[in-house]
Amino acid sequence: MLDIKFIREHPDLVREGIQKKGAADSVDEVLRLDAHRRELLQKVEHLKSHRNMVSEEVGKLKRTGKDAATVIAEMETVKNQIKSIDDELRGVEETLHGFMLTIPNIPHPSVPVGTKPEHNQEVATWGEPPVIDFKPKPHWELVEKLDLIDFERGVKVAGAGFPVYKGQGAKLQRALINFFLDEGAAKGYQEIQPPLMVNAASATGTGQLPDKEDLMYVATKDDLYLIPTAEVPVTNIHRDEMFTEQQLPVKYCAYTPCFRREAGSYGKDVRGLNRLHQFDKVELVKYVHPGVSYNELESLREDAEQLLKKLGLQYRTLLMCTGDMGFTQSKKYDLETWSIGQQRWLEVSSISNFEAFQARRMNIRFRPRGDGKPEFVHTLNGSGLALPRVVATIIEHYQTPEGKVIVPKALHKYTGFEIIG
RNA sequence: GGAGAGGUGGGUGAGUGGCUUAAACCAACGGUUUGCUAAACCGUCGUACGGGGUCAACCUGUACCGAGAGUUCAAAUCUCUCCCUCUCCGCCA
Repeated sequence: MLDIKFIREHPDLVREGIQKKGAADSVDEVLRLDAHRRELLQKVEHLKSHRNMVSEEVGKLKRTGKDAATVIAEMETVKNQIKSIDDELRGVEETLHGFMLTIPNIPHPSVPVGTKPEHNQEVATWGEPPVIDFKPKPHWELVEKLDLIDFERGVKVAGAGFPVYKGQGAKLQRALINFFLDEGAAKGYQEIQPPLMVNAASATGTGQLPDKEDLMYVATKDDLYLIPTAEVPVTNIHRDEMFTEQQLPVKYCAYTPCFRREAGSYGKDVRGLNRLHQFDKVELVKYVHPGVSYNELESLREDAEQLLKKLGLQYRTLLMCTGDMGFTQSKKYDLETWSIGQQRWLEVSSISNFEAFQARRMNIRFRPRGDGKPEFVHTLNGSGLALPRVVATIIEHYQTPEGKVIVPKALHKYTGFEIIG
């Protein structure tokens, strides 16, 4: 949610931002409702002020034993007026709030404007594809042959998109989780194990509700949502809280499974590990001072890139264009690894600055040093990293002509084996 | 699932109809003292949304004591509904 004052004072900037994102523009409705709201507010507050004065007088009269009946009778109309204006005001505020929730976060000036993949800017590349003299296989062939993942039995147990990891496959997965968490801890992120289901208030805070409910699995009997990412529970940890300035930045890392309905996906996108309904991810979350959030975004990006470097995986970093950004983000990078078996880039991390957009929804503030008023923090998050595509890339990148897989050195102490197969 | 207790400011926690913009303490902030740190002492210290303004470090209005509705001239305080938390019992990894 944006600041209503900001919209009021800079409607054109907001319109421009909405347009860049290609979202629906409800600035006019917001401005109209906001004006109406303030008009009613002034009226009713004036009446209430009058009521308070009279009430005080009544108290005095009664204490001195005098009759207050006439004054009380006069208040009858005031009382009714207040009630009717208050009712109208509530209606206006509800409508206004509804429109406010539809206005997306506006993009940072450094974000390229566009709607197509070619409008994304490549800002960093690292590594090279492995030099091999055989035709590389896609990971779904390798994992089946090596008996690392059983997709078919996953279908039987739950459905498509719910793989069963087995033996060295399961161990590789666990090794990556531990590796990511340890690396995060070394960078000052406190490890968190959050709830895997959240209530509606939390899902609204990070922006999944009200309009992205279809992305999530819902436990309707209990009004709970399976988390689509650890971002949801971890960012909501501090909902309705106030930090001191010296507490910032607060940095968390959390491993969780993630659950996504992914309705409408098809084709090569869903082949193998490319897109799943349940997958594992380690998420990095920061709450920071607004003045440094873009520096923190860069360091978050470096923290995520570092993981790929240590695994020896080729990657590129894209600064996502306005059209490819989500509703809540003001700037976003994607990290993609090169899948040698599929000859395509796979997104393994998404790193975003939300500025105060989520914090305002969640009411997360800090009290500045000195006697300043509370301000909203800026929130950021980034995957560090999403497992399935990293697993896919590792298996393809480090495959041998015999169809085995060499485990990256950084993982040896976690797997306990150096070769798969 | 059954029974009971409770939800107050950054935190702990008083307050059972008008004098509560909410005692007290802690934290925070400013100052005094000090070689430095600490301690002690003095002072300041709610938030949100409006209005006015030499637009700021100023003045002013309203609301807010879990949420909503009601009673009343007046509600943290009385009534009702809902939500949540805790304790005990039952069940259980």
